Amino acid sequence: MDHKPAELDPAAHRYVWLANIIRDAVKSGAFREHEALPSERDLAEKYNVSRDTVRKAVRLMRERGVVYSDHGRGNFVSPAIVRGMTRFIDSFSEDTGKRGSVAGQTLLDVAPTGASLALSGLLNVPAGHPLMRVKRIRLIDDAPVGLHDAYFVLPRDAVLTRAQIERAGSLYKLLKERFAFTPAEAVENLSATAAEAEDAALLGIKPGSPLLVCERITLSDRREPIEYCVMKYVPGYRYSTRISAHSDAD
Amino acid sequence: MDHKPAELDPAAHRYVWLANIIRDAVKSGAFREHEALPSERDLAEKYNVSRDTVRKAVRLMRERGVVYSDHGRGNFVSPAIVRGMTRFIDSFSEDTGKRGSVAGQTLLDVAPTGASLALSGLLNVPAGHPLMRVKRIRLIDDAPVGLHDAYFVLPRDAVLTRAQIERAGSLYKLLKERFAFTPAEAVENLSATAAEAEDAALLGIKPGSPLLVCERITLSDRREPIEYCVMKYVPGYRYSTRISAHSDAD
DNA sequence: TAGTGGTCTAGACCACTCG
DNA sequence: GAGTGGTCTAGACCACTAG
Repeated sequence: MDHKPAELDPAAHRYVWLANIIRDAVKSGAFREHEALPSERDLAEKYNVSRDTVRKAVRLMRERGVVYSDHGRGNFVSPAIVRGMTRFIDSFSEDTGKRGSVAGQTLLDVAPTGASLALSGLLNVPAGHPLMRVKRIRLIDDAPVGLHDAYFVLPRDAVLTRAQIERAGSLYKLLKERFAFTPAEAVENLSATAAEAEDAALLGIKPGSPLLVCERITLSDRREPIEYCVMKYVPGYRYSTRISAHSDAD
Repeated sequence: MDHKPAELDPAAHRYVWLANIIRDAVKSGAFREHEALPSERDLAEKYNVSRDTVRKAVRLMRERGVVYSDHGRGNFVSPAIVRGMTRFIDSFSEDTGKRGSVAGQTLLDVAPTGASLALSGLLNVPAGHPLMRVKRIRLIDDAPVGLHDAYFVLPRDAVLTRAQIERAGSLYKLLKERFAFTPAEAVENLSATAAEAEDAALLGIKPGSPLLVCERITLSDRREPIEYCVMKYVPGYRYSTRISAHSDAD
């Protein structure tokens, strides 16, 4: 990660800066669970920002699970159980930002290929469109925990050989630099299945063992499909999510 | 659902009202995929609102997956594949708002109980604290697809008998009315497991068959745990999520 | 009634994109 | 350079909560 030294960089957007200040205060234990933050008007005065900027900061912290708001009462510190569950985004960023440099994976296959009929429908490209297939095993403490089978969409006239990939070192850096591979959003679909012979052999488990299956379609910043990936995980592996009930007055 | 007749109620908050107008325009096909919306300044003028209100409406539509924004370029209509994936919230609201009145479930057990050591930790109550256990089978087209085993937190001095519950008809209505049961957020944890004998019998599958396991802790509007639920689903059942990569300048 | 968060306004400037 | 979304300001009023 390209971590800046100063987390409280005042040059950043002021609401992000303020949100980080308060987040760190909460993290350091300056507030008890369910304790009220200073009012938004007080915070605005204290930090010399407008109340609207305070509200943006509060909204950000709410999305991070750090605080919750009660109309007419105040903003309150979420209990640790909720604060700890901000992993809901990590499962994605870990697999996008950090991946490629992740310790704990074995590459099984990296090769250019063409879109099958099924993949062309999922990825919204014509059949035969150039794709890059990446198949690998994910390891935790050197033990296999999951299989990834990914297909990346390449530009129509793209040429990408295995040799180029091996020369580049990191596939994801290569994709980002050459093809502006910029994941912005993803749709995931989870279910359970029984391990087939090949999967079982790779994961070191018995055929028929239960597996957690996670299918993912990744979208670019312009919301075009750029990756389809099937991930199969052994029991014990856990996938966490946080969902909120914002009923938007439909 | 308590659906109001007028979706475009101008008495609602103006940004919600505006968001619904645009959402309906998109739904009706007035825009092509990836087509730009009018600029925020134009929308503000056209609908006689401030630009900030337009921005609130755009943000809401972005969260709904209806549009995406590109700095310096405009706001654009998301492709149908993304718009269709707004199910990410439905999996929750279907199980909270609609549940109890859901066609397709068989109640196995409804009974007051006390918190075990494990449950007391998860639900942040002392051991022995009164809980309500609800165990049931979920059906789709009369075929069993999943098992739910839920524990609800009751007030310290609550007394709730099975007779009361059966008299009330809907358990969830009863919980809401008597104990202000107001789910606001939930943390879910997914994994795979093999069906045990009892589960297999209830679901009509073979022991050892793979099951999708979803554990959930539901939090009230004040972010106190109010429910713990384990759900086990047969293969074929799918759980969908949408995740975004908002990297908040950590 | 006083204090809180939620909405709304009307402006300003910045950061980005594209012809 | 013109146009766009993103941020920020300084106010106003509304809706809700509590003593």
